[in-house]
Amino acid sequence: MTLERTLASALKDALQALYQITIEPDEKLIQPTRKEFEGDRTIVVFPYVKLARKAPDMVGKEIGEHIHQQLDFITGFNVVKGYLNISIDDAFWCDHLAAHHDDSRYGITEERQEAPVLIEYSSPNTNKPLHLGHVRNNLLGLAVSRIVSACGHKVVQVNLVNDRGIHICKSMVAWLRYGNGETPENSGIKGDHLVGNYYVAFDKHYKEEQQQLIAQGLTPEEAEQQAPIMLEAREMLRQWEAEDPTVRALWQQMNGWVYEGFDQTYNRLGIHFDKVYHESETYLLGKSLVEEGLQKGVFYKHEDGSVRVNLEAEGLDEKVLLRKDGTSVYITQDIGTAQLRYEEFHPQKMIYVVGNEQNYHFDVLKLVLGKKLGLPFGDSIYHLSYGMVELPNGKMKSREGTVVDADDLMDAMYEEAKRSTEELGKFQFSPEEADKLYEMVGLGALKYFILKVDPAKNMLFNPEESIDFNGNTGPFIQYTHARIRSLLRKADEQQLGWREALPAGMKLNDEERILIKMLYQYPDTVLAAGENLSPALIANYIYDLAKQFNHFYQETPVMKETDEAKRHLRLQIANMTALAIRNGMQLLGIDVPERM
RNA sequence: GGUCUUGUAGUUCAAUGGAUAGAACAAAGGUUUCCUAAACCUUAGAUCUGGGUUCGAUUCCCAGCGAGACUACCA
Repeated sequence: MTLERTLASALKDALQALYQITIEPDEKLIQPTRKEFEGDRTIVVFPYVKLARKAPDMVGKEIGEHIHQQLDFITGFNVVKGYLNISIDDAFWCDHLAAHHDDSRYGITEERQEAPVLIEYSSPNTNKPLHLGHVRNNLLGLAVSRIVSACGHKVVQVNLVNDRGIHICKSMVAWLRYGNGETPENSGIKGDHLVGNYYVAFDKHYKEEQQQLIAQGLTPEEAEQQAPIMLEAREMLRQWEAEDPTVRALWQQMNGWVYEGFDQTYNRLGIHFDKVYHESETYLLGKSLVEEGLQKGVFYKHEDGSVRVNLEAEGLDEKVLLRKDGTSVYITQDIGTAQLRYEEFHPQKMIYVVGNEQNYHFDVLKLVLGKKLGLPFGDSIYHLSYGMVELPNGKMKSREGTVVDADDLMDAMYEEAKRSTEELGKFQFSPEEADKLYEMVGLGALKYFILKVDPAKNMLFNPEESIDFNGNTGPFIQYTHARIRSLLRKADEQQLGWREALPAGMKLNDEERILIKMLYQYPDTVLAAGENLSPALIANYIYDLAKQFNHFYQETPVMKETDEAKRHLRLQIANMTALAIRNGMQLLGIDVPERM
């Protein structure tokens, strides 16, 4: 039973006994006391004032007295302007520390036997390498997967790769025209970048051809349609759909290069998927469900022959579900893949990590599956929508060359970590150790920077300035962890035996109590993050914790403490802090070093 | 036009309807008798505007202004 629940229960009894009010008190109105007031937990009594027909201070005082008598771990209380501040016995906090100070799985709920939570993320196109926007997607997906898993749910991570379509054909056409047989092997270029280069080449030549046609007197629209390179790409798409063996072989080869490149990038980010779907295998799905809807009369056949759904009553538009030639559109496939996944995993929830430009699409998808088709998984779909990553000079636009490439970015972070670590020159690392550390710190900075922001918001990324290693950053937290570990190593070298049980009845100073109270909150923070699918909640919590520890260490002697029990207490607090930091960072997909 | 998201210090981010709106960066000054100064402390600085609901609003509702996305028989 948590502290909050115990207090809520006592509060309920008090309201009943004092005022004959029978209500279930809101646990949210029992919160940690702000540090400028005396006490550990605060009950907001305003909601009961009207019912009790007394002044707030009076109500606070009476409730305080009542629960003070009921609960023996309460040592006192005070009332300030309708806020009932309750002081909790140090023994309570010491018990918590004793129970968890060496708990390596602190804050992790054991997996329950229940239907899994399915999380789709990444979902790249195979015509170009990943960029900063994909990085936000991937990091969010990874972090959310780990957080949901730490909340006791089985998680299935899936990726839906868009491996077909006109954009891939563009790369293929350009490679055939201008490639001269270039491959990742003979050029040393990472596969996804190589294919991306030809996508860019396509665009360049396409523009040139358009200019020529316009010079010959065509309108811009005609030029766009009739440029030979575009006609070639269209023809190639047609051949692909007709399963032309030559086209399919080239398609397989170039996609293969891309996958090799993506795998490297995923590995570096710490990502792996339980299941990878390919659009080339799923793009025809969903037709039968659309037919079913047509039979049921929830969809209708437009006069031009396309199948549509009218969502005007729901505040949206009319949407096409099948083209007039009977072929699928994007949403047809999403209808089909949702069903496929439902049948495959029977998930309790399907989370789609997709950018906010698709908010409308997911509104439609949910309505079509749930309200229109009445499918059981319609309501289990959750679109985890995230904002764009903007650069100081505006948005990322591939055409204007203002894209930040994911691999380049990670390289730059590595170099920056290397530079500043070498500058400080604290330890002699072996080359392998150093390499691991720079990667850990560089990627830690990047991951933390992105994950500390609320997903719903657009965020600004300044490559030069925004990756700092001080302040509210990944490296600051990693550094704090490394220092605590260093402290504990020293304590172990000196064989201090600090892990042994502490004597009963220890008194805590303010610094100690603040830290234990923060540590007490950690499991609840993880659960809240899982509930809200918000890595930012954990990120900001760990930062506060790390900061608080630094302050604590500054103010309070640890190794120099002469009272053995006190010293052990403080080392136990340090150890538990390191564990919470490590576990929390792991939920964000960030590793923490033993020394840095 | 319609739908959705968003607006907090100079800047980047916080704040389940609760007390005096927190941090960090940038600026100024200070601190090394415990681990590793990538640290710690001090100072200065903000809720877009106007209504409403409430004991209480950065938070919820309405209107306006600003920013962004979507509103394809593309994916």
